[in-house]
Amino acid sequence: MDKYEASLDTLFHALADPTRRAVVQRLVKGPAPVKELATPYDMALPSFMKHLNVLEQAGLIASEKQGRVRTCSFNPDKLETAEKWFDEQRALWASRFDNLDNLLTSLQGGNDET
Amino acid sequence: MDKYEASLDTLFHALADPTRRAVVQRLVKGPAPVKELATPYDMALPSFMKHLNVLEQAGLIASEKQGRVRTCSFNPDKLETAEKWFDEQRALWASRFDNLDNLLTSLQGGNDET
DNA sequence: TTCATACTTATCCATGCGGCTAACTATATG
DNA sequence: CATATAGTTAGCCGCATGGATAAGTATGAA
Repeated sequence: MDKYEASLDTLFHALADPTRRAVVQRLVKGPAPVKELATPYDMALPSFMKHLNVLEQAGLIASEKQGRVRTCSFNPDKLETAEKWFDEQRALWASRFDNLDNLLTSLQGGNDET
Repeated sequence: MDKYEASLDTLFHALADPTRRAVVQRLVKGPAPVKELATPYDMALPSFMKHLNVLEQAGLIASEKQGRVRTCSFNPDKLETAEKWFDEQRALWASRFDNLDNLLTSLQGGNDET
C-alpha cells in the first residue's frame, strides 16, 4: 500500500467520529487551547486528548505548547487530499459510459442510470 | 446525535479501509458480481463479504441477487453527503477572518495564515 | 441426479478503539 | 513556598473490527 492510500486510511478514520469532526469544525474557525476544545464534551481529559492525537497523526491539526498551554490549529492540506479522492471517484462515475462496451452492457442489463 | 452525523460516521468508517475504497473505485466504473469483485483480494470470501456489507450499510453500494449471483452497484448519493461536509468546512475556513475579533486575535497571536 | 458454483451462516480469534481512573509533571499565581 | 491549573503518562476495561475456518444453502450445468 502506497503512502497516499495509507494517508487516506488514517484520514478517513480520523473523520469517522463525531467528536473529532466537531473539533475540526471548531478549529477551522481559528486556533484554540486544549482546555477550551475539551470543555463542551462530557469526557475525561485523557480520553479527549486521544482524539486530538488521532487528528494530529492524521495531519488534520497541528499543536504547539507554550508554558502550560497547548494550542491547536487546523491544517487544510489533508482535507484537500480527501477531496482529491472524491474528485477521482466522481470523474470515474461521470465517464462510466465513455466506451461502447459499457454502454452496450448497460443497455442489455436494463436501466442503471439515475 | 442526528442522522446526518450518524451517517457521516458510518460513511467515513466505510471509506477508512483500502479494500473498501478499492471496491468503490471499481464499482464507480460499473456494476459487478461479488465473485469478480473478490478475486483481486487475498482474503477469504466471508471476510470480503463483510467489507461489502459495511459498504452497503453505509449506503455506498447496493446489491441484488439473481439466481446464485449477487450483483453490486455503486450509489452516488452518499458520496455527495460526505462532500457536503467538506464544503461546509471549506466555507468556514474561508470565512475565518470575516469578523474583526478573529482578525485582531490573529494579528495579536502572530501569523497563522498559509 | 449428481456435481460444481456462488454465496451464506455460524463461530472463533487477535487486535485496536474509545472510554475510564489514578498518579505524575510542569507552569503560573498568591 | 504552597496551591491551583493544564496537560501528560500509565494502565485497565468492554466492545467492535478485520481476519480466519467450517459447514450449510440454493442454483445452474452435465
